[in-house]
Amino acid sequence: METTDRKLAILKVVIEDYIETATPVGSRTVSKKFEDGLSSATIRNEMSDLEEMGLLVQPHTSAGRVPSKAAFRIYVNELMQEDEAVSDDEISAVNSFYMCHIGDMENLMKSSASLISAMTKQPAMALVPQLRRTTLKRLQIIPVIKGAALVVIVTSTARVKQKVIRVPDNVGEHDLSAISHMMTERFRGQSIADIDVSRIGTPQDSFLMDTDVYKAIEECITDALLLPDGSDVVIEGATHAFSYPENESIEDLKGFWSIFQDRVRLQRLMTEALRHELNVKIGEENGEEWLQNLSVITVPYKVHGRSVGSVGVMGPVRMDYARVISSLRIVSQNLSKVMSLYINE
Amino acid sequence: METTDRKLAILKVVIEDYIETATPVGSRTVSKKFEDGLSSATIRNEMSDLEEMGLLVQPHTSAGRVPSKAAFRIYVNELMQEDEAVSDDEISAVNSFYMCHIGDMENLMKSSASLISAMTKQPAMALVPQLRRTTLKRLQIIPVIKGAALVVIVTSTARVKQKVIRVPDNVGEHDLSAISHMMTERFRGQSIADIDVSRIGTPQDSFLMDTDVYKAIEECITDALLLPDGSDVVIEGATHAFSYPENESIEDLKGFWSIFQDRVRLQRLMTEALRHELNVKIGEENGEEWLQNLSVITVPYKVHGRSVGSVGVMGPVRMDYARVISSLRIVSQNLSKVMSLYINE
DNA sequence: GATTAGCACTCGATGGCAAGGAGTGCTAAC
DNA sequence: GTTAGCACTCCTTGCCATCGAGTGCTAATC
Repeated sequence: METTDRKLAILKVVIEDYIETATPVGSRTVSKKFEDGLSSATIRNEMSDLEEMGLLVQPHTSAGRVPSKAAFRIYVNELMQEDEAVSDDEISAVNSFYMCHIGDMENLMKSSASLISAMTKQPAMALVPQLRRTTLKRLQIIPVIKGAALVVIVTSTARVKQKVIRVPDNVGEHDLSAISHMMTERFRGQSIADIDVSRIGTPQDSFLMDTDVYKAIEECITDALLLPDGSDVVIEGATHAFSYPENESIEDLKGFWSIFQDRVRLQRLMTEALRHELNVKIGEENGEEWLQNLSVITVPYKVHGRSVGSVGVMGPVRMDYARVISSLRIVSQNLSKVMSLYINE
Repeated sequence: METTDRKLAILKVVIEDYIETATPVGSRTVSKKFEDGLSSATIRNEMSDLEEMGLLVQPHTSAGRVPSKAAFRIYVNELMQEDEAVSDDEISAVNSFYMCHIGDMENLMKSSASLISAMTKQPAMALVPQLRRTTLKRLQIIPVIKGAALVVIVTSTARVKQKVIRVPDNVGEHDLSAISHMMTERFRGQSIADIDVSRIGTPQDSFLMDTDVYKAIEECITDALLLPDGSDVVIEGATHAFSYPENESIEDLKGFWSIFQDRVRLQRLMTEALRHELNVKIGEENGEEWLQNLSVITVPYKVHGRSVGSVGVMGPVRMDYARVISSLRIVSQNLSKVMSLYINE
């Protein structure tokens, strides 16, 4: 059976009503919303066809119809209108936010996720820039208490990472300051992946020989910047999950929650998003059974033309795709602009 | 009516069964659990008396009985046995954790809250030390990108706070380093509350005159260390709230969640806890209507004999008080010990 | 006099059943 | 091709009977 224009128009109305109400849509409802004066009976016939084509599903005989995942796919590809999904006021509000933003990378990502979450009323995620050539900009070791010091690392991508390390008691503040200086001088501009703390020149003072301190610093660098430990993904607005009408039981909610806490998985998901301009994965399309009933939408942001990170939204299959995609695009554009100032790769 | 020993013994059984099952307890259940061979009829008479005394409540005529909040009060004061609520294995596991712990203050608090949460299966909180004489130990300004720098503050209490500030473009890395040095020298050992950045001596170079930078640094210090913004309280294990059988509807859960997200209130709550060795607030005793149906238990930890911070648990009135209190005590003891090494006030 | 067996009673939970209604599919007329 | 009309489906709601856990009371027992 072919998909006539009218069928698609009806499908669009059904989907949009369903997005709004989260309940099965009946033929009379569609008939009323339909611009051309078509009777409910006609709509019924068409809807029956659409069901045969696998685009609509009836929960039971006498209920209305619900769009299938395939229908959402068509909606996203062909039917939805992105323009005007987000008002001009909102757009300029977002733009001006980024105009006056100041902060480090983590902060910027957090704000971006917050913005998206507020715009879409969904939990939002953001992936910190994944740069092949992240270089060390500065390394500073600050004494905290006797026996422990804080290593603060600033990268060329404006990320700040910190970690507490153990230092021998005989290493004083001055020594740490000297080490900081030396290391910064020695490794500044080098790719993080290439830094090999043990390859530093022969140290003069005995404390510089202390392999424990070196090991700790090296581990710190690795830990902080290389391992995909989920710390590269930022999540905001997870509480929106409480408001989904489709989350009827506490079990559902718990399930969603546990998925949403698995940062390593989310990070992987967000990293895959770098390949395309727009990724809309509806239900099974995610390929993983833990995402069967969820949709994930991600949009990368770019620095000097290359996708380095992404922003995204995760939620029920029934979501306002037009609005979500528009919101992500707007934030991504702003992020790309701001980021290009931060990073020169 | 007087509370005979037998009445109290029965009350204890009822409460402990209710803590375990979260369902009303019937006379037969008590009769079976009761060491002396008392028939259910006798228990019934006694339970009827206990109800008259306001210690038991019947949800409806033909249900069992549920302990009132007053009953939990008596249970906590007189009936419960703290010893053996936590096994020796667990205790030594906690002890050894603290033995090999390394990290800054925030980290230590987080771990402590995590531990408590794991032991009690409840959401747990920890209050970072509130010291009257928190002094500055070190202030370091690290350039992040052009126009922005990171202020890292280390206090005498081993807390690390950071904030990004805007700096004029003409201020370079070397300048920031100089400012850091100067400020650290000038303010080291001073109480945070007393630091007045504007009172610094006449600076030689023009950039040091830049009031914007000064203002930003001052604001940073204030923000980071003085405002009770809720950042002094650490929360872990909030997801345990999903498992409460008393949270039947999503609304309940949402309510609990929103309370638990209000860090400022929690911080206030945890600060009040410093006054007593053990605080058990059951329902209305909290004084605030938002905590009507919740219990909050807090135990302070001490440094050199003075209570400086606290750890606590928030949950439904029906909770295993003996276990929770024991767990808090154990963590508090360890925390006091470790903390005394960190802080010399 | 305290304890207990026995029994009637209460009341929520459960399940079946009928009424109501939203929505459909089909047919016949336009 | 469209639509009015109508029978049909099946979920929802409310009602009622049944069941059972648990109680309170009374009378018998220790």
